[in-house]
Amino acid sequence: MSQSWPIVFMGTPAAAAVSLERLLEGPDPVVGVVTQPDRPVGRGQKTVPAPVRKIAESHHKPVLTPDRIRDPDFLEALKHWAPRLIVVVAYGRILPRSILDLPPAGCVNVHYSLLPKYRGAAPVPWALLNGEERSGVTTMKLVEKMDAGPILMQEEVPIALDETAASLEAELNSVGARLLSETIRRLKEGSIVAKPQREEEATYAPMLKKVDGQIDWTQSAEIIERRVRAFHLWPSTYSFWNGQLVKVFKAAVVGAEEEAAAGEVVRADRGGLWIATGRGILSLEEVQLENRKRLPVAEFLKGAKIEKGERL
RNA sequence: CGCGGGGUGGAGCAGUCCGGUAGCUCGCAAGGCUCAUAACCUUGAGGUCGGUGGUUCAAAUCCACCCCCCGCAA
Repeated sequence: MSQSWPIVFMGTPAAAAVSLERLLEGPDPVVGVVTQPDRPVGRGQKTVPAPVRKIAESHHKPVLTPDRIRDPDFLEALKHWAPRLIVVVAYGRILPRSILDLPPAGCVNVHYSLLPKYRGAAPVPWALLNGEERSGVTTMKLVEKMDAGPILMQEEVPIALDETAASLEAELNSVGARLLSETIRRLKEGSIVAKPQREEEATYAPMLKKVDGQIDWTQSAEIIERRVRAFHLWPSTYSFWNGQLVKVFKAAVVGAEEEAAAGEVVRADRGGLWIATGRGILSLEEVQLENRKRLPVAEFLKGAKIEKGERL
C-alpha cells in the first residue's frame, strides 16, 4: 500500500551509526547521509572520519559534511536528494526551519530519554547521576526548540543498580535503532498520532564539561559512586594523588564508619582502598593513574605506595 | 610536525640523572608453625631489563633509529 520513502540520515557519533546501520537494512532507501566534517582527534591529532561517515561510505552512500548548516550549496544538495523524511540522530547541530520544512514527512529525531525529561545533549549521564530507575528512548518530530517536538513513540528501559553510561548507552542504541524503524513504518501507514510534550514537566540535561568529572570528596559516597557510573564514558571521574591524575572506573559504597576527613585514605591494604567522603566511605575498585594502565585496585596497590592517612 | 609519561622474572612497581655482578610488594613451588587460614616463618624456581645498531674495558642505565602502551588535548 505505502510506497517506499526516500530518507536522508543526519548524525555523527557511534550511537547514531547504530541507527543508520539499521536503516540501511531497508525497506526504505537511504538516499543521502549528512555528518560533521572530519576533525583532528586523538593523540597526534590524526583526522578520523566520524562513525556515521564510515558506515555510510562502506555502503557507498553519498555523504555531505557541511561546515555551515545554512550553506546555500548544502541546502541545494539536500533538496536534490528529495527526501520524503529526514532522520536526525545526534547530529550535533540545531537545524534551521529551512531544513525542518524541506521533507514532506518532516524530520524525525531519536532521543535517549523519556521526554519531556532530560532534554538536551547528555541525557544518559544525567539520568544515572540523578539515580533514576528508568530511562528510555523517544522518537519525535523535530521542531525549532531543542528536543521539544511532539512525541511519536517511546520505550522504557530499566536502569540497573550497577548501570554505567557505557552499558546504558549500548542498550539505548539497540532499542533506539529498533524504535526508529518501527516509528518510520507506522508513520508510513499513518497509525501514529504525535503527542505534544507536557512543557511543565520538562527537565534539562546540559552538555558535560571536563571539570564535571573531578570528585568532590565532601559529597556523599553514594553520590560519588553514581558519578563514577554516569561519567564512565566521558569525562570520567577523577581525583588527584601526589599531583597525579587518578581516574576511578569502579567504586562501591562501604557500609562502615570511620573518623576521617573527606578525601582521606582510611584503608589501603588487602581489604581494598577506602576513601572517606562527606558521608560514608567509598571503596575504589578499579583505577587508573596518569600515564598508567587501568587496573583493579589490588594490582594498583602492589605498585603504588599509598598509605592510610594520605589525601586524595 | 599539538604537549607529555611508560615498556625491568607470572602481576604491579623501584632502579636510569651520577654506567660496574637486578631490587620491592605480590603471585607461584616446597617445607614449617597452626584446630585452621587469604595470617606468620624458611627455602626455592623464574628475567637475553620492548627491538636493532652505536659509544665503552663494562650498558637496564649514555647516543641514534624503530615497534607497542598510556595521560593531556580535541
